[in-house]
Amino acid sequence: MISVHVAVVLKQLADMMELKGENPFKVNAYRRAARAVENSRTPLDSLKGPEELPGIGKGTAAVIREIMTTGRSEQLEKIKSQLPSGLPELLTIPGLGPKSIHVLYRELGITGVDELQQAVEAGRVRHLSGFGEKKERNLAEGIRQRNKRPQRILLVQALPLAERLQERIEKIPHVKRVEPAGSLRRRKETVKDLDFVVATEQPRQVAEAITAIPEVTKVVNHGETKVSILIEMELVIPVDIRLVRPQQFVSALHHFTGSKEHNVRIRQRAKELGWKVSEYGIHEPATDRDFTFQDEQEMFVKLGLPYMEPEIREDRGEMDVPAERLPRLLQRNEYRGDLHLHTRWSDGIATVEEMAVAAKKRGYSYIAITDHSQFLKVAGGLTADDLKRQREEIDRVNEKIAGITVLAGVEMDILPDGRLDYPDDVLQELDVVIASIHSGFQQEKARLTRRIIGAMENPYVHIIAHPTGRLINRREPYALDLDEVFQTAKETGTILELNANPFRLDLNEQYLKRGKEEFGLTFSINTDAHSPETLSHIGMGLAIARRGWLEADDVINTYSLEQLQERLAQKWGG
DNA sequence: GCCGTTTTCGGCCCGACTGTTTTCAGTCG
Repeated sequence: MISVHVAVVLKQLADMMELKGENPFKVNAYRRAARAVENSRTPLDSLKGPEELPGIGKGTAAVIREIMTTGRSEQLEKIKSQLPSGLPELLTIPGLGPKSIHVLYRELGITGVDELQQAVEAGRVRHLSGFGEKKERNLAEGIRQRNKRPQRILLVQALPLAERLQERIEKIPHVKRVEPAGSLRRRKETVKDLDFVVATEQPRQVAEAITAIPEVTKVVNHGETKVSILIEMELVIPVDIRLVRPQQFVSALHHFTGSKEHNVRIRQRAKELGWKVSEYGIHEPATDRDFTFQDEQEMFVKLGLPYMEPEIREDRGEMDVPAERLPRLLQRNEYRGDLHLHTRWSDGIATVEEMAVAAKKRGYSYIAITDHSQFLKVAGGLTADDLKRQREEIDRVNEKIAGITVLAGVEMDILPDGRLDYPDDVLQELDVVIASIHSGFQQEKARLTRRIIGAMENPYVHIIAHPTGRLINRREPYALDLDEVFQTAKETGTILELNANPFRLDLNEQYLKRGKEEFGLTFSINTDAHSPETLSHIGMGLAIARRGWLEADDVINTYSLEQLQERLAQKWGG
C-alpha cells in the first residue's frame, strides 16, 4: 500500500506547485509520475528503483525514495509553509483554476473559500486584471455550487435517465445517431454528468431543439457544437451534448468517452505515427488528409492498437501492456449463478422458491441462499436450528424446480470480538459460508484486519462479503490492511466478494485489479439481493468487474456447479 | 521534471467556450 501513499503525496505536490505558478510541464511530470506509481503492476517496494517506471527520472525518484523512508516530502512541506493552507480548496470551485487563484491571492490576499465569497460580495474581484463583472457573478455561482456539494450520481440511477434522454434526443428531426459517452459509457460506479454525442448535418437546429426539451431546467452553455444543460428527471443532472457530422461520429464518440487520461495517451501515440487525433478524426499533416471511421475497432486498428473496451480506457495499463495481455473481459452470459441472496427467513422479502424461480428466469444454473446469522437480530438472523429447517425448505424447492440448483448457505457475522457467529459443526453442514462484518466499524485497523483474517483462517468460511464495508456517498470503508487481507486470502484459498449492490460495489475496481495482478486472487460477484427484482443489480457488479480487468476465470460465478463445488472444497486443502 | 531509430535541447495532447480582451488567456473535459 506504500504505492498509494506515494501517489497521494506526489499529487499534492503537483497541486501545490501548480498554485505556486511552477512550470506547467513540471507540474504535469509529477502528475504523470503519480499515475505511473498508482498503475504499476509491480508495487514500488518490489522494484529495483522508482526509475524503472516510465516518466520517473532522477528528480522524482529521489522524492519517492524520501516518501518511502520518511513518509513525507520536505519539498511539499516547504511549499505548504509558503502557501496558505486554504488555497488548494479553491481549486474545487468550478471555473476557478490555478492562475486566477494566484491573482486573487497576490492582489487581494485571498486564502480560502470564505474570504473569496466576501470579496465577491463586496465587488472587489471585478477590478482585478483578467476579471470582470461577469466573471465575478460566475464565481459567486461557482461558490454556491461547490457548497451544495452535488453528490455524484450512482451508475444504477444514471443509466435509466440516460436511456430516457437518449430516446428524447433520437426523436429530434435531423438527428442521425445519438449515443451516451463519458464515464457512463465507461461504467464508472458514479457519474458527475451525462455526456452524449449526436450525429447531425444540422447542428444549430438540433441544439435548439435540445434546449427546448421540457425537462431542461437551465441552459448552461450553448455554442456551435456543444450544448450544456441541466435536466430534471428524478433528480437534477448536468448533461453535455456534442454535435458532430455523421462521418465524425465515431471519433467524437471515442473522444468523449475518454477517459481524459486515455485520450492523452491515444494522441501521443498518434503523434508518434505523424498524425493528429481530435474529436473529428485523425489528421495527417504531411498529406493534409483526414481519416474517419465506421466504428471504434477501425480507429484502434488505424493506430496499430488492439480494441479496448470503454470500461478499461483509464490509462491504467491498457496502453502499455502488449495486446495479448489485454483482458478478455467478463461477459454477462458467462455468469451462471448468484451466491449471496436473502429471503424472508431473515430480512429479504421473497421465499426461497420465488428467488429460485427468478434466478432461473435469468438463465442461472445455481444460486445460494445466504440469510443473516443470529447475531444480526435487527435483520432477523437465523439460529443453528433455523438453518436446519431452512435446509429442509431448500431441499423441497430443489425437488420441485428443475434446471436450477439451490445451495444452502449463510451470511455469518464476524462478531465484534473476532469470533464467528456459529461453531464449526454448524458451518460444516452448509454448502456456502459467507462471512462478513456488520458491527464495530469504528475499531482500529489492526483489530478489524484481525477479525477478517481470523474468519478467513476458518476452514469452513468460503467467501468474505463486501470486504471493506463502504457505502458510496454514505459511509467510508472501515480501516483495513488490505495487503494482509489479500495475502491471507491467497494462502487460505478464501474468495473475496465483489458485492454488486449499487451502493456497495465492494471490493472496488482498483482493489480487484490489484488482487488479481499482485496476488492472483479469485473473486465472487454477488448481488446480496433481498428481492427477486434486485437480482438485476448483477449488471452493476459485472460492470465494475470489467473495470477491474476481470476475466471469466477470475470469477467463481462463471464456473459450472461441479467446478464451483470443487473450488469451494479447496478451502479444506488450505 | 522527463525524454530521445529524426533530438542531450526543446519540446511536452487537443479543441470548445467564456470573458476579457481587440488577438488571447484561462478553464474544462
